[in-house]
Amino acid sequence: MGVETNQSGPIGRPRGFDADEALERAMLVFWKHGYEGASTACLTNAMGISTTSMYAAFGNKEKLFRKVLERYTEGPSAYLVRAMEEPTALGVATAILSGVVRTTTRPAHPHGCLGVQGALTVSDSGQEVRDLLVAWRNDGYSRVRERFQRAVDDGDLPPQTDPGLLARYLTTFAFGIAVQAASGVGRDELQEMADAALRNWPLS
Amino acid sequence: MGVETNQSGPIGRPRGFDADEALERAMLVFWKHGYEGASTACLTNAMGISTTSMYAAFGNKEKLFRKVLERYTEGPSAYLVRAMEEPTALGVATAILSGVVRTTTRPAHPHGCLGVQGALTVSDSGQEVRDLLVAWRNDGYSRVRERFQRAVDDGDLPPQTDPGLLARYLTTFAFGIAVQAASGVGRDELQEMADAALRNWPLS
DNA sequence: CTCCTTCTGCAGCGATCGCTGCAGAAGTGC
DNA sequence: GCACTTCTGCAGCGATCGCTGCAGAAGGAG
Repeated sequence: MGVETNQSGPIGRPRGFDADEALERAMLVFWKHGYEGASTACLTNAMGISTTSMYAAFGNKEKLFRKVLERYTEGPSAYLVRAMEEPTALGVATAILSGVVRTTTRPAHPHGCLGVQGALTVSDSGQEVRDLLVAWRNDGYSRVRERFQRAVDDGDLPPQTDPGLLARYLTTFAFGIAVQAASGVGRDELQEMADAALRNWPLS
Repeated sequence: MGVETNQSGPIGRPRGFDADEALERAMLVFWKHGYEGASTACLTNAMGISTTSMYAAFGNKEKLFRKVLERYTEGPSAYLVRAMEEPTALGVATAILSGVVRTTTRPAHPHGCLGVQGALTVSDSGQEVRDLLVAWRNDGYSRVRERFQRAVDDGDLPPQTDPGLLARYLTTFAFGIAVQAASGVGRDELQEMADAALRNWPLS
């Protein structure tokens, strides 16, 4: 602490690459190949840096993936937080599903969801990353459930509604969309299906 | 061809293990770890045989996986064919979803669906297996769509029903259940959710 | 018994895995 | 200029990957 201006840059040799840009490239590789399917050689090649630079900047492969997952959550998957702010539960559900459909079928990005296909199954050495994504998906479910609970409390949803069941239904459908997108199913078909699914809300 | 009785056993040294039992063990390993997450060492260890015996009996890792997928289709995933024989479309949908729930949450088996988590993402060298599972999932969808088309033709479903949309909805939901099961969500909760989803049929 | 075929155990192939030691390059502070 | 810190390129670490050559074992055919 102090009044020192400290306008000088960081000490030492400056980085020869844009860490943010490198992280973006790494995200695309993990997104497409999954955690264990993306080798360090494949990653660093896409990032345009050497393995040494990658390890100096991000620690190791697992830490790089955690950074990537944060970026994914705040970037491609940010539709989730925005959807929570919709005034009605139906609005939330609609925004989530259309957000999933758009994010998992964007032409410029790998198809599917990083949080689903990043590490659905792993070898023995990848358990921690698998658990990380399990927690990531469960966290999404919890947020939706709490939002629907609030909707029940506010009278937006019928009082006998089970928010957990509704949240499980919605996230299950979202994960299913991610699998379909990863299989190459087109955006329009998925959106049409999501629309049809929400024509019955909230589940009779 | 001829009238030779040929009652003698096969020529050469007989196999020292039960190929069917070995295939079952391999299925469980692929189911849990996925195609690329299951190393040959892990597989052969579980199968109780040497790598040489595995290669002699099944060709290579990819051919072993194809054999395993066949076994999975006719075993744990056989509920699909049985469901098709239900008299009504609603019966088909109900049977499929409850079949998915039971198969993906069986305590004695890995959680989730081999056809989904077997190779949702792969490295460059695993593309063919990924494509194999994409085709496997698409085949499931096609069978359901054709069954629902028949239901429309028979008057079981309203004439304005889109069988493709309905089949896409059902398979999406099924794949989502597989992801949830792989994440540790319990059987009862998933079944309750499936029941609620089918309370609205056929999608308004 | 000898031939023939097939299967098994051992040992190890080249390639790739994630990761690191080291020396030099490229900056700042003095 | 020199000291100090950080980053980079090269080269290579031990481990594991999928897979195979080879010699011997274990059966049937004659």
